Amino acid sequence: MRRSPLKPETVELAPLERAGILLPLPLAGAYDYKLPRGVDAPRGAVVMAPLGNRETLGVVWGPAEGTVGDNRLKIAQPLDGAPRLPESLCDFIDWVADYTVNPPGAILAMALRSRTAFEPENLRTAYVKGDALPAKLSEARKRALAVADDGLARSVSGLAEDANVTPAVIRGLIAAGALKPTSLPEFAPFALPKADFTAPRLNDEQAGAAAHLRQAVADQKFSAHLLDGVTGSGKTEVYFEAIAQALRQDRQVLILLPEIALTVQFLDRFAARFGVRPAEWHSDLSQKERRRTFRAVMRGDARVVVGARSSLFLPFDELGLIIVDEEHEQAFKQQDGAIYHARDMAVVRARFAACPLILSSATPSLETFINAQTGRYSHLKLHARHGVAQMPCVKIVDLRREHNPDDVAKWLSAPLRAALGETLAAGEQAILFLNRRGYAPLTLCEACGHKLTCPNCSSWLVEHRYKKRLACHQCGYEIAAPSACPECKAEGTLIACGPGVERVAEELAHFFSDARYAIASSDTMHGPAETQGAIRAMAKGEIDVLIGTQIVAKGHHFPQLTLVGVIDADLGGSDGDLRARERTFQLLHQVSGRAGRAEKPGLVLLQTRNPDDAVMAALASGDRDAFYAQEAEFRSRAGAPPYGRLAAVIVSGYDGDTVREIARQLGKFAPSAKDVKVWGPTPAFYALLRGQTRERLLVQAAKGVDMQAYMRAWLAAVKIPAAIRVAVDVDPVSFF
DNA sequence: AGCACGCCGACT
DNA sequence: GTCGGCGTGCTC
Repeated sequence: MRRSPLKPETVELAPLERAGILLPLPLAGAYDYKLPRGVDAPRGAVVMAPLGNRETLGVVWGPAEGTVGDNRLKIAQPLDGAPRLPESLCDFIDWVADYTVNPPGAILAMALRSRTAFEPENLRTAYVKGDALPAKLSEARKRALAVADDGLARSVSGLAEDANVTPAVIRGLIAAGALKPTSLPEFAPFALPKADFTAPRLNDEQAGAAAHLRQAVADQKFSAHLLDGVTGSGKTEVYFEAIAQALRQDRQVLILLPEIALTVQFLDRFAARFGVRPAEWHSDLSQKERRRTFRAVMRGDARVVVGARSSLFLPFDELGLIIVDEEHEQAFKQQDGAIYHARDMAVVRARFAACPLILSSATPSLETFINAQTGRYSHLKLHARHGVAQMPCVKIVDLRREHNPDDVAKWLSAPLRAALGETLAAGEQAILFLNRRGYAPLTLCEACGHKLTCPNCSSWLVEHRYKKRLACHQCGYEIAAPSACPECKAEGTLIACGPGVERVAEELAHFFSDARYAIASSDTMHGPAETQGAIRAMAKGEIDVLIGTQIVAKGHHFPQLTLVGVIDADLGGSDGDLRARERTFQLLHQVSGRAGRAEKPGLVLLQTRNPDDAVMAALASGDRDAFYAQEAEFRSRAGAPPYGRLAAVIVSGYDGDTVREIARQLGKFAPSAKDVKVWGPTPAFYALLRGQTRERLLVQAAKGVDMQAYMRAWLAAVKIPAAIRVAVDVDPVSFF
């Protein structure tokens, strides 16, 4: 064989070891590469792989497939220090890929979110005391050397700061040889949380639950537990005890929080119990913080991580416990890219890691509740509220009966106004809850009936009167509020329909002109700092009424808060969405829980046009479990989850006709299978979103059906043009 | 995901 | 005549 000038390696080297390497790209599977001879590269080993004319990270995934000819294989290089993803993470990635009907490389990409994590570590130059003594010993120099006496390596600025001298002094000492350079790791290590930093104070019920969970952690095998207790019953303190146990056993802990709950408050609370803040993982970490945390998790230096859903894919190798707090929150559902539910995937991650999982909520998802009822999860209930606080009294205001055409009030019914009056007269506080930002959700022309809608989305433009603008809440499109109808050009005919929080505030000011109020919604509160400000003002009694969207629903202690008014308890309705009622219940339950936390009993008024609805009845009676039983019955009869299986296919793209054509073809080529029904295609709820047309198909199957196999077979049958995206949503939580 | 290749509009 | 727009397709 003659030596080829183009590919010398194929001739020069004898057969190298072949391996299947998974690349963090949405390719169908692993690619075969050659590895240098004699290297130990087990599954999970991280390599640099040539791809086209560039290089990418890859992970040794398994034996080579062998379908690509030997002469076409390139050589992948294991990285220095032989970094490796834990096997349990590799298994998890494979499982998630299969379950969500995604290529495994797309899931691997989520695990390699910190691309710089595998670059050689940058070392920091630091200084320790040298052998030489400077000729002149000024006071400043003496101080600096005295600090350096402890032998710890410090950076120039660190030493200058510790010794209270200018950096110039340090540089002088370095030049004189009194300080000599050495190197420090790029990042300071994470401080170790201390299991027994402070002793918990638990009531009997909490202590019982804590003991159960400690035992589960000690068993070091998979188990799942629902920690089920009303707001203020101390769930966090209980699962902190499970964390303490994991720390004592030198295991790692992952705490998943819904995006919104990732607050400074939580970190401080953790620090108060364990002495230090935990490591964090969420989307707005800087690249550097990302690299630091990723490495610390992989090396085992980070013992406890608090994170959003993506932290499930961190390279933990010694997981001893996973906690999903507020497990019912929809924020755990990842909607773009690979669609997955972090709560459900947490169960799987715990299985692969052989560790316990704690799901915590005051209003569990129906799925979790049923799993607890049937004994698949242990069910730990906490009933008692802290101190002497009582559950609030929930009353229903029937808006149909209260309706009075002569009333100038549109959103605050007579009973709610009366209650507000009493509350304010008593010097107490109220929350008015309406899950709608802005002034009015719809603007229409009185003359021609034209509704103002977004040009990019099939949604109404919401009026924001303070800003004098109309905005699309889906894509961010905004225009100045027009004075004339854009359709018929008539002047002054545009009318605001329906209330948003701003409009409720306007009406409140009309009836209670000296009440001090604030509006809390994501657009009036710019960032967590402002939200904190309003919350603090409320806590200090500087505000009488807080009018807010769901951002006021989350746990804050307002000792003077005795009234919660829900402006529209029917919002969210039951527009064909399987979980709408459950969500309404969860949200309203949470808001209601704000009232009457101290020694004062709270009153909750729910304004509704459906007073007989089971959601209202459950809230008024406080009989949550009866509501769950009824929902379970309803779902069981409908063959809906968890009694049956659902998957959605979302077809989207900028060319509406092509989207509809592909969706139609998918509908036509849906394989027929026993116990599987395919509905649609139909336009998605937002048929136009950010300029993209969206069509949906829904697969409904019996529980035993292999949904993934069905979906793969189906998608393989239709050729999808590059400009069209077809996303599979297994176990959809909403039908939007 | 990148990056190249490819086929149609406005410029040195 | 070219430079360059981004649609389509491939990467072991």
